[in-house]
Amino acid sequence: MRFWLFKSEPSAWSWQDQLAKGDAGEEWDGVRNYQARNVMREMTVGDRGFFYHSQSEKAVVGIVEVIAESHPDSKAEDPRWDCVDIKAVKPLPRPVTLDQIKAEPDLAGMALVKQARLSVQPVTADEWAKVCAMGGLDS
DNA sequence: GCCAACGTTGGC
DNA sequence: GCCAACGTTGGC
Repeated sequence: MRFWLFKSEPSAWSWQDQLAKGDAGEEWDGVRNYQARNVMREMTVGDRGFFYHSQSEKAVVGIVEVIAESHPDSKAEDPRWDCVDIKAVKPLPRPVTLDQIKAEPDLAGMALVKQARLSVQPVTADEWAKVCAMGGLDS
C-alpha cells in the first residue's frame, strides 16, 4: 500500500463535505496540473491518503482511502485530466498543523513543505507513520 | 490583502 | 524551443 496527500481549500471542498459522502466517496476532480495528475495515476485502490486543509486552517485533518483508480475527470472538458475517487475513513483525533510539520525534522522532506503548491502529493511510509502518531492515531 | 513561487500560455 | 507575460496558489 502507498500513501498520499490530498490538499483542498475548505471553502471549496472540506473534510466535512468528504465525510458527508460516506462510503460512496467522491471524485477528486478539478485538478488541472500535470504533476498532480501524474501522482493520481500512480494510485491503486486501497491506498491511504491524508486530507489536508489549505488556506486558513493549514492542517492534516483526516484519513481517506482510494476507492477508484485514475479515470477521466467527469467535470473536465479536456480529456487529458484524470482523477481518482476517494472516501473518508476517519478524522485525526488531533489535526496536525503545517507549523507542527515544519517544526519536525523528520518531516522536512515532505512535499507539503518543499513544494507547497502541489495539490496531490506522495507521502512516504515513514512520514505517514509520523504524522499519524502526531495526530493521535496508531496509523 | 499582499506577495513569492511556480506552472502555463503564446509570440517569436 | 525559448522566454516573457500572465494567472493561480497558498502562506503570511
